[in-house]
Amino acid sequence: MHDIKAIRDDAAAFVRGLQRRGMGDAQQLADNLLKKDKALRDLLVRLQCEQARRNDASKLIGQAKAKKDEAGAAALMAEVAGLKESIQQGEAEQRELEKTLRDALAVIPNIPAADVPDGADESANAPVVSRAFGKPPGINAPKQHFEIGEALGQMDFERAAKVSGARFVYLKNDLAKLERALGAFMLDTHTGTFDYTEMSPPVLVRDKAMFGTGQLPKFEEDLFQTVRAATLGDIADRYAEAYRSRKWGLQPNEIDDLIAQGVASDEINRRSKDLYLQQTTVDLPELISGDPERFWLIPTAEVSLTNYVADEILGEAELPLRFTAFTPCFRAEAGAAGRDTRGMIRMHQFSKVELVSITTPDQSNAEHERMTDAAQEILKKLDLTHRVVTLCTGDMGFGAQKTYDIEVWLPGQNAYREISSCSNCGGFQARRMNTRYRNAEGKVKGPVHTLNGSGLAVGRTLVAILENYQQPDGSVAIPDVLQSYMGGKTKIGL
RNA sequence: GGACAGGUGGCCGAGUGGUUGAAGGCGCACGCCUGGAAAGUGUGUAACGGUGAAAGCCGUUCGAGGGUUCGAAUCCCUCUCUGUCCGCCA
Repeated sequence: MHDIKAIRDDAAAFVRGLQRRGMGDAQQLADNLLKKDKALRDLLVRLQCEQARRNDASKLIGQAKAKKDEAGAAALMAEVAGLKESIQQGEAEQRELEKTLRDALAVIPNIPAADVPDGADESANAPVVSRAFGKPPGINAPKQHFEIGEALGQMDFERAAKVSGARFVYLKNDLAKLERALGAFMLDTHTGTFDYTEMSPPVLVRDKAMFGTGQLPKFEEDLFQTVRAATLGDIADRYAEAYRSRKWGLQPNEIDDLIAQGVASDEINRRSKDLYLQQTTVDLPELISGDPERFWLIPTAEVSLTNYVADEILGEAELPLRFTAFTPCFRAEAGAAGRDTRGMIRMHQFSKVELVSITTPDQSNAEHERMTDAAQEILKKLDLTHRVVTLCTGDMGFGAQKTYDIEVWLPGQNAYREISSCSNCGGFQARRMNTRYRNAEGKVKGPVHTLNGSGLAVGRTLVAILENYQQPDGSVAIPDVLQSYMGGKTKIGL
């Protein structure tokens, strides 16, 4: 979320930043925002004058009544009555303008940092040569991870499809254990040598949290949503009530008949919805969205860890805060139809160790490098070949001002694939979450800076181990640093 | 899920319609006292927004949103979160 005051102060910088992101209509957008901002401030000047007069007059009424000056009090009351209507109308206008402005700001992405390379897509990403590690190993006729895993009998996509559909997997035996070992190894490294605090956070969150880190309102299609089953029945009841009161759709006796027939509430809901949608613009998602029982499944623990400090004013002395967590993540992958359909690269559910840092603005760049070091340290200890790129302006995520992607070498794919993404979001998320900090003198200084990174994507790390540590006989060697987490085993084999 | 009780400043806590943005305490900051410190003592100590060169002035905010009223922390409605007990349960 951008600060409208910053846009007011330097609209040119705002426009330039968005244009670097490829937004051709940035100037028009800025003009529109500033027009609304001006309208709001003009309104406030008028409204506040009237409010001040009302407050004064009300005090005078109290004094007049105390002095038994009924005539004076009556005159003042008449004046305030006139103001009242104008004030109420002004307040409604204010709410409307503020909402419009906020809605418009909520869907604008962050401005890229100055040292981010310009470009439209990943072809313009810039290698960070100094961070590259290792060389692709020479493996004769390398297999892909799913070939290895299925041959071991420890990776089962077919049964997962039976239970959950596409983009799910069962891991068994040593591969299941390997996932747990990786999570533990990563957490131990981050807490032990990088001073991160281990967390076990919620994986179901409210709208507000998803707004805070920027997944909502713009990227709803990437997410899974849950509603308590009983709530669906309540929603059906609400539909039914709507028909009763508006006399269209199912009639009360029809609904009662359906209930008497034992028709499930969601069936009533479905039938009602069809009728309902023919007659009104209100939609089912809209009804659900108004329901307090709705949750979202986190697409990354960034959401739970970053929003931990939402609506707080932190002391500068307690910063930086560093959190890490090993959680499942859930992504709809709606825009990825046909991509990475085989194997574990792109799943609806995967596990990941996440890193989140909360810092002051002057520390965030250094923290970004440090976080990337922490993520890379895992790959180095696993002796996995990888490289680092700075994402170009066109490839960065919505909330980021600068992002490093870490790409691990996958022999089976003969390619580098993303295994971590470390972003500095500056104050962008902090403004959405309303998280600020206070300096040593106790003065509130403004939004904190937030950073997040994968340290690492555990599923993809498991893939990388299978492909890089595969042996000619079909077994997989276990990296040295993981052996103690695997009961001393040195390989996974038949 | 049921029944109660609550949500007030960095923290605790008073406050049931009128000069209360909010008593009192703790904490914190500065001063006095002291050889130095503790204790004691005095003063100060919210956020956001508008306006202004600034000092300042004004507005909003007592969980959130509506409402009643000339005037709401205080009354009404809806929602939300927390606590306690009961029920259920990993």
